[in-house]
Amino acid sequence: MSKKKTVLIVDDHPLFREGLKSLLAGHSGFEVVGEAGTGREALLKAEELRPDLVVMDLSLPDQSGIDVTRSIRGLLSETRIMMLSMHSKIDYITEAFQVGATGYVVKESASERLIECLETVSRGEYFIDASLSHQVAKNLMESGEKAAKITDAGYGLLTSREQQVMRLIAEGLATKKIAEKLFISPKTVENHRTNIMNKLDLHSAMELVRYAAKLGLIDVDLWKS
Amino acid sequence: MSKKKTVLIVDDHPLFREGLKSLLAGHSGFEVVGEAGTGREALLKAEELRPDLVVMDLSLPDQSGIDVTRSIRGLLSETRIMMLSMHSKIDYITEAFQVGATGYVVKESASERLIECLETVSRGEYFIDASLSHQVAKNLMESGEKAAKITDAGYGLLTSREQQVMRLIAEGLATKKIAEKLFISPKTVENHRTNIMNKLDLHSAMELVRYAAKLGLIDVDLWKS
DNA sequence: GCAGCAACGGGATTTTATCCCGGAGGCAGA
DNA sequence: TCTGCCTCCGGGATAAAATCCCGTTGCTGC
Repeated sequence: MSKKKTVLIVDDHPLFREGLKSLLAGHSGFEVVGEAGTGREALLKAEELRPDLVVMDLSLPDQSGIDVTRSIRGLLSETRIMMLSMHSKIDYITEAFQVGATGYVVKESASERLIECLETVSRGEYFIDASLSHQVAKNLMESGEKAAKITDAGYGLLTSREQQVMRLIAEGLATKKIAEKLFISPKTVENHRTNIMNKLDLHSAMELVRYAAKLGLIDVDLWKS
Repeated sequence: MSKKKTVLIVDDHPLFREGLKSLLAGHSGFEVVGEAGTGREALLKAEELRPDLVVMDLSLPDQSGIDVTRSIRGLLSETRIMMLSMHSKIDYITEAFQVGATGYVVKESASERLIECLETVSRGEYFIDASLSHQVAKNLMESGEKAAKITDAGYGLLTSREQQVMRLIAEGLATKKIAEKLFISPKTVENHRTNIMNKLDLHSAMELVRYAAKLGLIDVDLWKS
């Protein structure tokens, strides 16, 4: 490797930052030149250090990593940003790429994954954690500016309206509430739900929620806190 | 230092574990001999490796770090456990020490704090993160058994039968199935459910599932695979 | 124009939930 | 022992929701 890539670490947990630093210290290709614990700090450091890479946590105390990413990308077009998150919800991933992130890795991954991602991203290529559905990744690549659609064996069979209804059901909204939200009759919502369940071969509300969780339509981790 | 202290790391984020490992590798006093990502795994490794120290994350996918700590302390009286958490809530800290933890550090702390804690704990002394109020520490020592049952405000109100029914509901079983399983009338199951919802102030099946997920009655992570 | 599909919703029926009721049995205290 | 209290159990009446089958509208492609 010609020269080390400079890295800025942004995460609100100092311990995690230290860990990452130690980890990257063991790899000759990267050099951690700075770290930040808040979004504000991240922006200042990024502007000052102009790093090649930024490892960005999604959740920061003062603002979302999404916003920070957007800001940094606006300032430094050469700097590549790698998103690190606890969540694998499709919305987050989509958003991250839309604001200019080049990589996305979940914290559940092994460290090799992180290194791999950094190497890929430093070459300017996109990287999406392989533990995320391949379909998701594919769509993200293809869609470009558009919002990524989720495809699944069954989910693709649903019409857009049905997908919309399904999200609301999965989020736990009652039939009536969904009807109000969409300005349609509760009866229609029920019909949509029936169709959804037939197409996906589901037989209860709970199965639907699990299915949605598997696809990343909803983030069940949020329930735990 | 006479010889290295063996350390077992328990955290559900591989990246965080790697980071800790790298961090501790830079200190001659400790040697990471194993790691675990779940409570179950932690117990097995602890029994197998009999480490001097355990660095334990509070939140694990399958069960609480509190439970794991209790179990390990029951098995290995020589092993000291250091709690690592994102939360500085008094409840957690209290509980951690009550089940046999010897140290408590929040993830917001710097890495020096962690090392300091490990050194202190390995000598068998108690360590509480200085960023936590002194009052907290004081209260901890005094309170003893008093605040023992923190489990949950509402869940304790349920009778054992109701708790049993609640589990089954949370697992997604239909009313009818639950009735069959418990050899009672569907009507009775419905009555139990009504009582449960009243006592816990829940208003839909989904809320119940979320509540159950929060308490750890069910493992929503299993849905994702 | 017509076939096909999506979105919408009605009517009749069945299933489920809700609210209120009471009985059997265990258990603690007077 | 008797009395009150609570749990567990289930019934009956009623309200709500789901289910099944039906038709209308409107758009699209041939």
